Amino acid sequence: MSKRTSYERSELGHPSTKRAKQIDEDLPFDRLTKLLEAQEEKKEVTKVVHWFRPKDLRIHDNTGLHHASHLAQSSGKPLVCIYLHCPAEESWHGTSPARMDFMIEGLKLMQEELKELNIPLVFLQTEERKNHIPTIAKFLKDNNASHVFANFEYEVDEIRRDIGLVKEVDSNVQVSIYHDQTVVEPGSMLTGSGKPMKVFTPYHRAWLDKVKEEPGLLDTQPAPAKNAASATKDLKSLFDSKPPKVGEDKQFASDEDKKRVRKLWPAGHAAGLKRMTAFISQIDNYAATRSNPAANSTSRMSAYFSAGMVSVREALSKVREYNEGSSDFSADRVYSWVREIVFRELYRQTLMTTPHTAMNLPQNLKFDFVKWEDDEEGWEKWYNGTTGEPFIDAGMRQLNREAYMHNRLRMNVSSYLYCNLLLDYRRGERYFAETLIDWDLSNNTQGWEPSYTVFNPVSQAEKNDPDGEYIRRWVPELKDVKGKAIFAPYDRLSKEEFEKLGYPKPHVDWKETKQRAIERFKSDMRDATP
DNA sequence: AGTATATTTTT
DNA sequence: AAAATATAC
Repeated sequence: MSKRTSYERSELGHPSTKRAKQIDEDLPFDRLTKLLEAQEEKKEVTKVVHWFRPKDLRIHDNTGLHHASHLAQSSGKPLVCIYLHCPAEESWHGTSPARMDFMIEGLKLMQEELKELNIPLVFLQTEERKNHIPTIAKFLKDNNASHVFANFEYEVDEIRRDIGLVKEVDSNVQVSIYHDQTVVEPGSMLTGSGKPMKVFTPYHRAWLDKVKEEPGLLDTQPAPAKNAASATKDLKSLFDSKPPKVGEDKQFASDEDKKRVRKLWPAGHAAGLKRMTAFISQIDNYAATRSNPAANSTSRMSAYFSAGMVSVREALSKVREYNEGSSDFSADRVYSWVREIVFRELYRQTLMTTPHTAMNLPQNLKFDFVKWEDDEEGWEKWYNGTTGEPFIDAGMRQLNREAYMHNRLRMNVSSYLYCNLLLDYRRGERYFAETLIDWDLSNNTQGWEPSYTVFNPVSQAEKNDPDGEYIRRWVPELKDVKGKAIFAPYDRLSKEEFEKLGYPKPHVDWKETKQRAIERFKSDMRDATP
């Protein structure tokens, strides 16, 4: 995997906490909704366009695409699909080479699937972020489009981009944007006082009740209907659009990397669905084994959900089939996995209703007042997996190798970075973005949300990797260490035995640095007035 | 979700 | 003495 030696502070810029609160008060999403509703209905249909975004790369059960197809069919006009690629945008977000490749491979497959339906998928490209809307607007104008469809993205920049789109095309093109990423609409789950829920437990309970009551939320939409055969001639030039070129900073470090990652993560809807089906056949084991990273019993569906190659509705409708047709997901054998999906649903609601979480600021703004350490050696050891803490190093090495990390390890390596090394949590968050194949802003930022809880990597490993199998798999220096010494070799082996391993001694003392973190958080946050 | 310590129950 | 449970942070 590609390696960076440092992360520039400039990459981690963010507005003041005061400004963040103002943005939260006047939600960009509400502004967008108002603008969409204020549009005049355009009766005459000339051409219908669906704009795919990086989170809905599928033609099956795609809400916006489905409505676009419906309008095209009912008016007898063709449907045209577009995807806008912008290398600067990918660099800005920190998309990993693995994820970039995954998306492009997925887009190629989609272009073929759509071609079978006489629907072109046109790749537009722009070098600069500020040209997104002019590029889209020009395409709509040049192609005499009357309607453009898409699915909502809830990140603040993306919402502002869509506001720009509606304003730019004004009365020439009607814009329709749909909720598509979740089962339950973000922003719709409210507490007794009418505020959006932000705490998991009550949200989870309410979500389960809602889906049980309204099983139709899991129903899926078909792929779009075929364009008339004449479209292949009339729109000929749109059919030979070439897939976008990947920027220099998004190339795999080697061909070997590319091969390995592609094998682990085959792109596209069919591959994702196949994986989901295989997972359901062993979902009974999930609850008992999900926290054991050596068991490899998780679904590994995250990459498909983050790129939208499989919709969460479709995945859950498969779970419903397995659950004897019931959308009551409190049943033992499906409860635990569905619960993870509910986290994802809440994270989208929180992203939409707390937009500052998409601006490099913690949800709890007080944590922005913490003075972080500047330990470059610790940083390099962290991302290379050479901290001397076996469970942490194993996790980071899996990440660097597979563009993926078991969630148990994600929790541990993040705690270790910002509590024990006391490095700015945003650097780790950014490293995840630049390395993971399944990166998703809301999951990642909310997974990295700082807290006072300091994970103990030794007890975590003893509990979740009791045989040390995961550590042995990823840290070969330790593969012959017997018994419980594997969890803390520096403390549990003799000096001679330890030195023979060629494994680093711990960069920091866990207990001391835990105290340091708690004291630092307390003192720096005491007088914080975000 | 955690960790840590005290207290009770089990073997 | 170890394991399970309760409580605080």
